[in-house]
Amino acid sequence: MSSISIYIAEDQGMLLGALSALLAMEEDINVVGKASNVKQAWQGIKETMPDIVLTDIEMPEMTGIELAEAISDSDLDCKVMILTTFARSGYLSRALDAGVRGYMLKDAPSEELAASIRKVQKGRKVIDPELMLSAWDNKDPLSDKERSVLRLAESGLKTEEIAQKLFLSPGTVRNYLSNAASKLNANNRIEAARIARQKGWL
Amino acid sequence: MSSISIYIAEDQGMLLGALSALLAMEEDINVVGKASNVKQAWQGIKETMPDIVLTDIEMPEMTGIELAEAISDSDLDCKVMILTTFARSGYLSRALDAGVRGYMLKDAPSEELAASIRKVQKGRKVIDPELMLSAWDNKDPLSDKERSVLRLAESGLKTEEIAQKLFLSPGTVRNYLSNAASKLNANNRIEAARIARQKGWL
DNA sequence: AATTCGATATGACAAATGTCACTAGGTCAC
DNA sequence: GTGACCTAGTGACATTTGTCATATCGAATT
Repeated sequence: MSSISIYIAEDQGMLLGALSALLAMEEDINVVGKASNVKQAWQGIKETMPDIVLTDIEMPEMTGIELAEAISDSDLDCKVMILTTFARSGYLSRALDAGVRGYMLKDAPSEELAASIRKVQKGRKVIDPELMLSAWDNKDPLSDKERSVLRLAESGLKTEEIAQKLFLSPGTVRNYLSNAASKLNANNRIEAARIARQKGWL
Repeated sequence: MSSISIYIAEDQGMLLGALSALLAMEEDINVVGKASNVKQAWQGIKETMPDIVLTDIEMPEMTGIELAEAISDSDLDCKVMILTTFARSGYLSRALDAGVRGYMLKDAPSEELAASIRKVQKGRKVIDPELMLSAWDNKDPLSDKERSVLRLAESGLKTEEIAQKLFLSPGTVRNYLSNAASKLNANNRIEAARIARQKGWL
């Protein structure tokens, strides 16, 4: 009978190893490779041609979503599943655009993982249900500039410094921040940044 | 021959299950229970009396450090090991004060876990080396008030609102924020909060 | 009783931030 | 080529924040 070959990309060494152990216990699943960063994963995937790639999102250098996009752009025939801590609708939207077949949360019980993998292998999609709902009406209202200005404000830079980094006038920066805050119903830049980050828009 | 009994507390379902699988593969280690929150873990530990408790820090309701303190205050004879994402010196100091025997990072390779557990069982301490260094000169300079004020400022509340929540005058709040910022070499409340959080002081 | 100390508060001032109305140039569709 | 729209900028003003010197008051110390 056909066993499912799977490649794992996850930057937390402990989880990477533990997931391998978990999946190794399943008779019909075969872990053919693992990596703790996207670059290495991309190499390994091209070599091993797994049925399924299981990847985290937030990793150093490049994100799992970018990995998914690379795979989708290539002629590789493998299905990507995301496994992440973050229930952020922005992430899910981007992941779906990248042709991802599964989006699961690390909060979910580990028993579901193997089951989800088998579903995806059969061609079905597996999206964490609570996320599916929130992703719908939750589109990012921010413009590119607003996003980048917010990102800098978040780390405590003052208007003047943000302006210099982005080659804008301080007044413009304040306008962007003001706009962003009003779009997000925030009272100031701090709150705006917090909200945006929590939604996965930063 | 004596096998090591171990109890796992970890709120991320996926990691909890995967760690169990990982440790189950070791012949001399026996996972006697697991929980995804501190309260449940505390119950389970009293019943199963494990040799070692392996716990995360950040969990809903109560932290793993509080669990360690509870165990240390009780007459239970079990060794606590912390497994966390965060390389924050503040966490480590508090953990050591609570009598913890091991402090490992989730970034570490999973192969080391079993080895560390055996070391601790033999009475040795296992502290992630890079942390040991940074913990030394990195004591929290903040007062309790400064901490709580910073925590609220971080979420975007304005001075007036913080004052109301803490039953202080707005002027006092500003003094505390100003003090905190100067202690942390920050230019404003946002940067101060960022620094403090990153060090594990919030 | 006198002194020291910490926590809290005030007032005053400078600086940064938030808001808004308005201008100027570019691009794009029609 | 006109109008709609986007990006960027300006100026003015109110509000919020950061800083500092100083005051009060009770608890702890001597």
